[in-house]
Amino acid sequence: MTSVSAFLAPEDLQASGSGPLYVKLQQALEDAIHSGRLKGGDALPPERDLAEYANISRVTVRKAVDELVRQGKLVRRHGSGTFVSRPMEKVEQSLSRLTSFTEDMARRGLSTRAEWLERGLFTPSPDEMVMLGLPAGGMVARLGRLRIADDNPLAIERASISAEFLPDPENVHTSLYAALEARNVQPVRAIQRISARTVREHEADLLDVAAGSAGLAIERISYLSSGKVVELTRSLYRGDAYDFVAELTLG
Amino acid sequence: MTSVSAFLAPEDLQASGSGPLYVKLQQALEDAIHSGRLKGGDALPPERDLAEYANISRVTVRKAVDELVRQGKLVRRHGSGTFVSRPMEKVEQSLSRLTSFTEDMARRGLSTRAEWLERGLFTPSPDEMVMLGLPAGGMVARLGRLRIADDNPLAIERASISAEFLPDPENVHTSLYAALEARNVQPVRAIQRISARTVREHEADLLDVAAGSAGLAIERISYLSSGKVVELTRSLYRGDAYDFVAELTLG
DNA sequence: GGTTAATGGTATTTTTTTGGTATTGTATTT
DNA sequence: AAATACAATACCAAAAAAATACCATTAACC
Repeated sequence: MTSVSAFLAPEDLQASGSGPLYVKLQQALEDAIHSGRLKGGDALPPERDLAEYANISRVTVRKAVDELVRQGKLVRRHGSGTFVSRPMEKVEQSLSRLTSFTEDMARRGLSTRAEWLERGLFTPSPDEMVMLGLPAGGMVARLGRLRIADDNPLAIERASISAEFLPDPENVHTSLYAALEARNVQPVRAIQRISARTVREHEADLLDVAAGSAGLAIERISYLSSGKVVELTRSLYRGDAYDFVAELTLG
Repeated sequence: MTSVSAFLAPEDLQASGSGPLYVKLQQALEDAIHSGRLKGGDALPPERDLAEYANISRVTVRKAVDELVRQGKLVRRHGSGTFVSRPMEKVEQSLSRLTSFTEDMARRGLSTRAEWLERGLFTPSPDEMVMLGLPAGGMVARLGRLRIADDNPLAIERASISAEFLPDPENVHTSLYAALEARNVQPVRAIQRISARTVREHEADLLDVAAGSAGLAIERISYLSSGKVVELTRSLYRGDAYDFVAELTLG
């Protein structure tokens, strides 16, 4: 929403004769935020646009914005823009579709990034050999990532894939599913197991929470139509920041 | 379908003056995908063709495509082309079978019983008034139970139902759904929200775990076909004793 | 099997947009 | 008249956007 008139009416500024211009603009902006016309994460129009629209100078606009930045209601980014602050909210993921984390977050307008914890080919653990049904001597590709949404660490995700399906894990840069699809590997069935457990110490470090706090553990196994196991992914989400939503249609 | 003009109209790009070029192209491509002009598996025209057609540089085209790849909507293959992903959505799923606690436990071969914690008509809390959409002066039926499997307390379950649908909670002895069905109240849709949180002290007592340990919190809201809210149920499962399993069918 | 054309991948540079700041003018208050 | 708050102008710096030029991989063709 970059158009000024979309959330600012002219009468908001010229009405009620007395009082400094910057105070009126400040109140108008506060009102737009509280009423929801400007939501968390939205970009404010450029200062120059605001100034032109309100027929006041840019410095006056800045003084109004300054105060709201001081109050923490707006955030400035040099060269980029000014944005409405967004308190850390719980994000949700729908169970009824198996989509990639990134796609899911993007749909909610959250910027996400990931830091690699582990990426490469390894000798499988006994656990992986059984779950993935690996042949003797087979290798396993491991992709460990720390998922970050809006600068808040949100989840630790560890995926194991048989090297048969992903011989070049180093080349996975974005979505695991995209990488698999590029190799024509398309799972058709998946089972998710959701449970709660306490966060261990080294995990707490990564997630920026206290050790022992509650985390949502999700284990997913996906299968090809042939029945072969493609992927085993174990994720641990921050309990205070993540909701899993399932929508059911009953008989 | 490799011809650009087949799915991209020139006005899609030059219209609506403001905004970066790459965003416009991105939206145009998204639109083409969602509208079905580009189907899953289709090859996108080469980046150079797109650039020439839109009169923008190839890097700008790439930036638009980059974002869609990041969202998982497109897949790149070096030296080959860029393709529309076959989305892994369209999930028909068997989540409904997960809703019945008793059935779920029976499948695991566990005998279950319940102890009543609370059962009766009450003046609704503000929370309940909002979630259930109660009329002014309306009452609410509350059913609080401690679920026990094989002599181990497993979950605390608290249900709130508008008295309109359940005026006689004292007569509920087994399943809530059976009681509702007996009154011809049949929810057709439900939303479950699953999260993890620490167990509070009075809850820990009931569940026979240490206070502060991890619990699986499930909130379920079910609706009639009319959209009316029937039931709001909040459950807290012992994190160490319960898994929530969902099976998904893709494609 | 090598050649080659077509495709995506990347590094570098230039231009445009955006917030940041110093200076000056103007009205209000003291 | 001095001091203060307010507002306008002009210029600076950072970031994003866009363009250019060149590299790497694939696949088709001979």
